Amino acid sequence: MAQLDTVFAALSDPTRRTILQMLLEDDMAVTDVAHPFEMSLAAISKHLSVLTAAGLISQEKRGRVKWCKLEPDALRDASIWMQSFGQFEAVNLDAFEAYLAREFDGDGA
Amino acid sequence: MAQLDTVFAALSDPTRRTILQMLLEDDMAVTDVAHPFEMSLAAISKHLSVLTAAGLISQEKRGRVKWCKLEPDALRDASIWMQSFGQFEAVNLDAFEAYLAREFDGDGA
DNA sequence: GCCAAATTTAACCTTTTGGTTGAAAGTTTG
DNA sequence: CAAACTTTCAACCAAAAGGTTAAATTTGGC
Repeated sequence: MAQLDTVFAALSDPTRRTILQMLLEDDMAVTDVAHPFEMSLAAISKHLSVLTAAGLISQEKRGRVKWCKLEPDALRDASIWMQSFGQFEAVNLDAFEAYLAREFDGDGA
Repeated sequence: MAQLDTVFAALSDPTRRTILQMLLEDDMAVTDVAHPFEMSLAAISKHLSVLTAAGLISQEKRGRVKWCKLEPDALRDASIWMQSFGQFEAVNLDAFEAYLAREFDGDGA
């Protein structure tokens, strides 16, 4: 499935994963998405294009501001694909929270 | 988390995903992995290196044959990361089987 | 010891990726 | 209208990805 290519490729970049996590909290304007990163606005704009092409986010222009919105549906196929290696035990919530904490520390933000 | 980079990048290539699915059935020698693909052995060898670097497979040399083995543990972190977008409903098994059928048709095999 | 088999390495090529800067385009507001 | 703001586009660059072919390496069998 071609969509898996773009979804996994989009997820392989830490900047883009961080963006997705930021959007988990709320929709954001492009400038605000860019703010925490030490990178040009144009670079962030490209990352957002990649995420949009993969279907992981959508962008809607209202006035001069383009709002970015998480579209978790695209993750479903990828998630389903992973389930085919079904020997993962159910997610341990404690481990998961510790994991998220680590992710937010170590990453691009 | 750096490991996520390599795992997702490894999964973004359809040849590598097909290889993982082949290894789901049984361990395989490099030559046998390469057989269904219209691609040089050297190219497959590189793909296997990528999968090994990502921790998705392991390779053990016995005699002159190197055996490839699925290592689903590495998928766990990626799977956990996806759970952070927890709004996925539980996997529908029928949809999943239809999905697998499509994947095996359309892909590199 | 020599030949064949299994796999990797090396050198190379083309395309993609991720970044830069600067200009352009569309929108709002003074 | 003009100036300011938000975002993208264009041109460019370096590095990485994915492939090739040919040579090298390691091992097994006669």
